Formats: sequence, C-alpha cells, structure tokens
Amino acid sequence: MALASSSRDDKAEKPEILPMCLAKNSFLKEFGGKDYATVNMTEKRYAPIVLKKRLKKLLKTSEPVEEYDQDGNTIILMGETGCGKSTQVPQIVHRYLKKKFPNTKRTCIAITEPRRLAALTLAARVNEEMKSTIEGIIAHSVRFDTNFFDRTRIHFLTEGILLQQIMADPFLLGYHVVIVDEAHERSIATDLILGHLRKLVYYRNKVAKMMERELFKLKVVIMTATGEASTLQSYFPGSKVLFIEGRTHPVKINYLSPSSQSDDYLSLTAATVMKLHNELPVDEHFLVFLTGQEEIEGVVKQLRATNHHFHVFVCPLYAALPKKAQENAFTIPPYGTRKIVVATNIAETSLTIPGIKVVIDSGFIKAKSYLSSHGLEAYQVQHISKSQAAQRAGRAGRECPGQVYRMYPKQHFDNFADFEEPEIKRSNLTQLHLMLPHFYKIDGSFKFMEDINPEIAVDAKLELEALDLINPLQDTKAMLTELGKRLSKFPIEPKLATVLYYATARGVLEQASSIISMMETENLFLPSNEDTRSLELQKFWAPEGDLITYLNIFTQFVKSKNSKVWCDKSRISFRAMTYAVRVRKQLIDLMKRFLEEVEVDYKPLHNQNINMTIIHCFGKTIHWQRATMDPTGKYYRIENVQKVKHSDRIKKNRIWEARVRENPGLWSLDAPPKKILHAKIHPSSTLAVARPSEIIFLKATLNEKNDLFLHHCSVYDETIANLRHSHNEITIF
DNA sequence: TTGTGGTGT
Repeated sequence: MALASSSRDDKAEKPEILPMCLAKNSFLKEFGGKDYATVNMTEKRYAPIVLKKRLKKLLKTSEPVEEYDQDGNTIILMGETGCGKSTQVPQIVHRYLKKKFPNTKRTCIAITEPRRLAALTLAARVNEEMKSTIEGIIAHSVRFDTNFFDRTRIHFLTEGILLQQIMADPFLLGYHVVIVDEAHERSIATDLILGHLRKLVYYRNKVAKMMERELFKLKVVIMTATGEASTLQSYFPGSKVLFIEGRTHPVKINYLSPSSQSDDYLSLTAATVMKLHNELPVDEHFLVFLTGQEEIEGVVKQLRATNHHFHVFVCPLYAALPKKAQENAFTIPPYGTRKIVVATNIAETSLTIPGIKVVIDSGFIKAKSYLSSHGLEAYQVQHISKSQAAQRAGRAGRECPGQVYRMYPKQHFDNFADFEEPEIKRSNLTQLHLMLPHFYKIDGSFKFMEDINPEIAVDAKLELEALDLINPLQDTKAMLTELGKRLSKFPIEPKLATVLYYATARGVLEQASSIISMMETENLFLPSNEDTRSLELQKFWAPEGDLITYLNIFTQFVKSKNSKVWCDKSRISFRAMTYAVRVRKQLIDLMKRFLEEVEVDYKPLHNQNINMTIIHCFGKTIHWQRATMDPTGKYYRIENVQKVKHSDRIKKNRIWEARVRENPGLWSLDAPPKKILHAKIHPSSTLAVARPSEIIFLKATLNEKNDLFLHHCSVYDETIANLRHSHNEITIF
C-alpha cells in the first residue's frame, strides 16, 4: 500500500500517490505521530473503569465544544477498491499496538463493514494471513453470528453491531482503534458512527492527555474510495489524509456517440451486447448493468432467443433470484462460450464476478427515495452518479485490463452528479430518530456530516409521537419516553416494536413476533407459476389477510420441524424461514428481558377469536394506516378521529386521506384535494383478489409507474377495531 | 396483478 499525506494547509495541491511498498512506514508515521517507537507505556492491566470515571467527570465539567479537534488521531485513508486496505491496515495497526504497548494485557481494534459477508470473509482472510493459531484473536460479529472473545485483538463487525455497542457503551471502552471501512457508501449507520466517533476521539484523547496515559487514546481510521476529501476533512478537523495506490488494471472507456443515443436504453443495451458479442473474442466475459428484475429477465430472454445462443451463457443476477440460480454467474462457462451476466447494482458492490473483461453500463439505477410530502418511500429509476459509473467500470479491470461501454454520451456523463445522495437523505428516518437520543448522551450534542432534511425529520418525529415513543417538547437528548427507551433497542421499525409491546399486553407476543419476523424476511416465496402458487397458498391462506397467513406459514414450518423438504414442497424459501425463526427468537428474548421488572398479565383469552386479537394489536398501534375501498374498488386512507389520542399537531399534519394534488402519484396528507389517487393492494398480498372494504396495511410504496401499492394487508372492520380486551395494559416505569 | 441494494447486543 502506498501513501502520501496531506494536511489541511495544502489541500489545493494534488496529492502524490506513492508505490505500494512505502505504504506501511508512512501510515505508521501518521498513525503513531512523532513519538512512535519512543513511547513505551507499561500498563499492568487494561483499565476501562478508571477511563470511564474520568470521561464522565470530564464531560460533567467541560465547556461546550465548537470544534472537535482530532489532533492527528483520525486518519482518512483514501484508496481504490482492491488496494488491499481492508486486510492490510488492521494487521499494520495490530502490530503497531503490540509494539507500542508490549505489556498491556489486551488491545483491540474494531473494523466496521456495511455488509455481513464482508465482515465474515475479511476476518477469515486476515486470520489466514496472520497464521493465528489461537482461536478468536481475529473475530467477526454479525447478527446471529459471532466468535468474539475477551482475547480478541482484531474484530470485524457490521456497522449495525457497532451501533448497538455504542448505545450500550458510548465510550467504546473495549476498543483502542476503530476502523470504518467503505465509509464512502454512506449508509445511515456510517453517518451515525462517524458522527459519534468525531466526538469520542476528542474526549478520549483529552482524558488520555490529562492522565498521561497513551493507552486511553482512541484512534480512528476512516477508509474510503478515492474522491472528494474536503467534506470528511472538515467534519474531522485536525485529521490526516493519506492516499493509497490502487491495484486495479486500466479500463478503456467507450461512450455512446451522440448520434446513436436513444430513450430506449434497454433495446440499445441489448443491441450493443449482441454487436460486441460478434466482434470480441469469446473468452472476454460481459457484465451488463440494468435497473431491476423485470428489465433483466426481458433482456435475458431476448439474448437467449437470438441465433447466437450456442455461444452465449446468459446469467441474470439480482437479489430476489434464488441462491442456486445466482451461482450460475460465478461459474466458468463451457469452452468457447461467452458468459453474459445481466445484473442490478448487486454486482456494483456486494458481489464480485470473476472473469469479467467487458462492462456494459446502462447508466441507470433503481434507487429508493423518500417523498416527505406524504411519508412514502418510492423506488425510481435514476441516472447513476459519476462515482457509480467509475465503480461499474472498475468491475472490468479486476483481473486484467478491460473496457466499459457506456450507453450514454460523454456529455450526459458530465451532467451526472459526482456522488449519489447518502441514504440518510432519501429514507424514512423513524428508526434513526428513536436511536438518536442515545447519540446525544456524550455531551448533549450531535451533528451529522450533512444535515438531515427537516421534512423527513418532522415525519419521523410525528410518527414516534403518535406511537408514544417520544415527547417532542423535550430536548433531543431527553426525548424518549420510558416505552421509547425500551423499544429503541429493538432491531425492527419502531411501529413494529410498538405492536409487539401491545401484543405482549394482550398475551399474543408469540403470534405477533412470528408475524413480524416473517415480514422482516425478503423473498419469502420461491418463484413458481401462478397456478401452482395459488394452489400452494391455499394451504396457508387466511381469510383475515396477510398477517394471519404469515402466522399460518410460520406455524406449519415449525410443525414440520423446520424442514427444508416442507419448504421446497410449499415453494417457500428455507433460508427466509430459518432467518424468521432467529429473528423471532431475538424479538421474544428482548421483550422478555425488557419486561423483567414489569408485571405482565397473561390472562387466557376466552370467547374471543385469537386472530382478531392479533390483528387488533397491529391496527390499534398503526391506526393511521387504515384504508377503505371506494365504490370503484380502489383504496384510500381513513382517519378515525376518536382514536387519535395524541396532540393536535399530529392531527393537523396527519389527516391520512389518500388524496393527490395536481402532481400525479402523490398521496397528499393535508392539502386540499384536487384529485383522489387510489391505492391498490399489492398483487403479492392474499387480499389482492378478495379486496375487503376495510383494511390495515403495514407498508405503502410507490413504484416507477406511479402505482401506489399497499403491502402486508389485513381485514380490519369495525368489529375488530372496536374489540375490547379484558387484559391490563403493561405500565412501564 | 409485482420486488434496487444493505443492516440490527
């Protein structure tokens, strides 16, 4: 790895990128500062308790801080993918710590990854490279899978796990160095972690200086793709920036000539693939980037149907495709055959396909966006960013020099945004706002790298207020209600956590957690033709709708003793079911733990339909997600004013009628309606055909064609709505 | 009458 350094003062200068072999020393020089190798602290034992005490004392007496000066303790490490930084930097840091603190019982490095698979494979690879014979020195932690020990020195974990650890211990006393990998991906978790670390580095180092204990320092390494450094650098004032040389091969870029451009990028892409297939050597495999399943299947069909089919091996690749079919893309095709992988952005970051020499880039991506005017997440086809185009092109140069064919002219590329919008700007932030008070704990402040969109924040707070999880009149740091505090640690959406709480009070925790864990799975059903699907579904189908159908499927899976054979026969994903079982156990365990100090009254349900009770728990919690059918058979939202028990502010902002303004496709909340936009029950729902007159839904999405679809639907008529329970509500103190 | 990609002590 090769590094060059730059400080705040010479930002304008183009950084020098040095060859690989000099990397280690320059990194260590920056990492250890001047006193590297001269400091030899002797720590008899690891002493986090002392550190915690001093940190608390410091925070009690410290003045508000304008700028969290990193004082050289944060390093921003920029380098292309494939430069080896994810495996090398943790080892370099590990050896540095060992040398610097030779008598310390234990030092530990955390490395966060956005994806489970990366955390698992990197830990395995580093373990192999270091030839470590003691189990657990290098460990991984992802949900449901950890091999972390007290003796662990290098800990690869997902961002989600580190967030949970921050909420449990904001000072991260178990770590001496935190490395944030793939920071450029800017997931919501990345943004929270970076926002926390910039404060923590400041305070940990202040205490370390006061106590003259090097060991109490926290150092942070932010590893990111090459690109704009100034945003990160000003967010971490006093940080060092280093550049690492890449290990990828050159990729020749071919743009579409302006004369051949067309609105129909699909036909253009398919035609280009066929043309290139006829021109290029057959052992140069293709990777085609499109936006979604439907497009991909269409193009795949087209490519397979041509008379070239003897020489092409066409593989679709998208997340919903069963694992078995996905594996085709990773195989070596028959001799004399060209492999053509047609993929979504799953192949952009998550999966690396061997043997690719040519990339065909449509220039489009299907991405989530948040429509704050009506609190909906929408999926829309958009232009990619320049950095995504580079990322896609890079896929052609993993093993040898390659080329990319961009289905857009250079002039279009020049108009692309530099980077994609970070997830925090295009998502519902309800769950984030429930976690946020934990991040104010250190010194009562928190600032994101880029401010949250205020409309999105208002939406999130209103929903949390409606759920009684926050008190909006309080400061952010003290905003959570007692219930909110408890539910903030559940790994599910706040509204689902609240459903779980009500379900517990009514003695149907087990059933509600089954249903919720089923909703957490993706791609539950294996592909099958429509006729067999409806036959199979009959076995589980519940007249009440999707929620009880999920419960039936779960119950029968458990009855089958979690059998894969049963799953295959029922055209249900075994992977999804196994996942649901684990999520369910986690939810029940968490709920039991949080209710330990609370009296729960589990009265048996008598003379009452248990399914109605379960549905009532959902409907009562999310009463603003009720919808009713109009005479034309389409759905719109209803509001039941009597049931709105929270503040007037919410009533004003959330008159949940499905109306639309001039703008087609918008589900207006409060503006005078000009035109009513109707929602449809999503075809995957068991109620899509029956279409009962009154329903609740757990999710609404807007697709590319402006169809507003309701998901996870259940019948919810007046009988259920007015259900009275003899059970006591849980009171939480 | 249909689903970009991730993630959670």
